[in-house]
Amino acid sequence: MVYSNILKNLHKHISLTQEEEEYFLSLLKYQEVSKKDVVLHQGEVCKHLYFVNSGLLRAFFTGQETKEATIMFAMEDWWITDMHCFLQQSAAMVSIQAVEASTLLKLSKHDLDSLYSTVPAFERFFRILMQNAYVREQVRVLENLSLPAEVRYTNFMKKYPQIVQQVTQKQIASYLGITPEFLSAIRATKRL
Amino acid sequence: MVYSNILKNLHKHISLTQEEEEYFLSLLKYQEVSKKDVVLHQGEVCKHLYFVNSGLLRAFFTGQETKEATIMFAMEDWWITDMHCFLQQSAAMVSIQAVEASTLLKLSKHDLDSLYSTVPAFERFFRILMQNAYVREQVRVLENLSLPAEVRYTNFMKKYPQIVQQVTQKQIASYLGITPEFLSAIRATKRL
DNA sequence: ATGTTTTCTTAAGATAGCTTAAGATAATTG
DNA sequence: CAATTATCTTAAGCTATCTTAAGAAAACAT
Repeated sequence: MVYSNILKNLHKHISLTQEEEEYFLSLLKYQEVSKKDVVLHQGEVCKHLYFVNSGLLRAFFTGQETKEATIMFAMEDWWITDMHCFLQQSAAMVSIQAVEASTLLKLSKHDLDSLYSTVPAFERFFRILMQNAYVREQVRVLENLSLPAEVRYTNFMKKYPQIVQQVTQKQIASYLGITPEFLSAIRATKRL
Repeated sequence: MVYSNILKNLHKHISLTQEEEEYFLSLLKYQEVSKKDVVLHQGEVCKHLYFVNSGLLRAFFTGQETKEATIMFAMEDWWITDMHCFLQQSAAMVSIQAVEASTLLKLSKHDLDSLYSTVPAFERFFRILMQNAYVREQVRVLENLSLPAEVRYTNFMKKYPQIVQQVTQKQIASYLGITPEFLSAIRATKRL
């Protein structure tokens, strides 16, 4: 059933009573998206936190001159949103798009808040989620500041081998902060 | 008294009973550090989460060839640690050093865990703390990927005007991911 | 299937940011 | 306060990464 993945995800960190579980599930909305569908457009208010039930999403920023920067990938079993703008219910800094056909479960800010007050275990659950997200970003900042592009690419492949198979090199390049041409050159040297 | 800052910090997000508050305070250790003292050495196990009661700390990574990357600054009223290594109780990826004479309140992983189980409100408190930290890092990644050094410097000055006064340009440069020479050049153009 | 669009590769020329080095300021130490 | 050490600035030459462009390969659409 549609909820088995998200329940398994919850149970990694917290356990719930039958009622609590049902209340949580009642707040979720289910959404199917096709490849390339945009679930959040940069500039529009970010209303939901998304759980990726299946498929793969990508958050990216588009600046002047259409240079895209990929902020994050979210594969099956990950959570994704523009966290800043979701929390403030303000205009999104990034767009979120389906890399491939995906199924999502989404939660509004309002419903998340009532979840916190009704079922305190969710404070713990999201504390751990935020903690992991913070650690990931902190390590990413460290790598971006201290490692050359080639090593960052190697690390990325080690960390997310599945993602490498599913996304274009253009997208990987924009995640690493380099151009697709330069990524191509890096790959060419590794092939020798 | 030594605890007024940290209590004010807590009360921004949660309220506690007298007993809970006392229990929390009983877990804290107080530490005074002089300018340049290192409270956490890269490679050594990261045992504490630090609250900056007064002063200013800096977390930095030292790679090969002594290039330093500043991962974060933590001024008065901020929390800082090598979060990944604190949570895993593993070897720190970064060092944490006092930029100026500072007073700290620190909490061990063990005590934080017992705090979570004894006083659930702390799940909420740290959920919010982690959330804010995650958002800050995500925005930083976005800026690093999409903005030129000059704009990043301007943004940094706007966001942390106090820090700019207290740290060297070398440290700001290593936070922005550029050399001190290049930062100096950027500043020169703004002076015209 | 065939044509159309996007992606990937390659390569040449351009540039942001790096390295080195040396002098000028400022901060620290004895 | 003189001496030492660290920081900041300036400038020249250098390198990693970018830009542009054009062909090859793959993906997508009709």
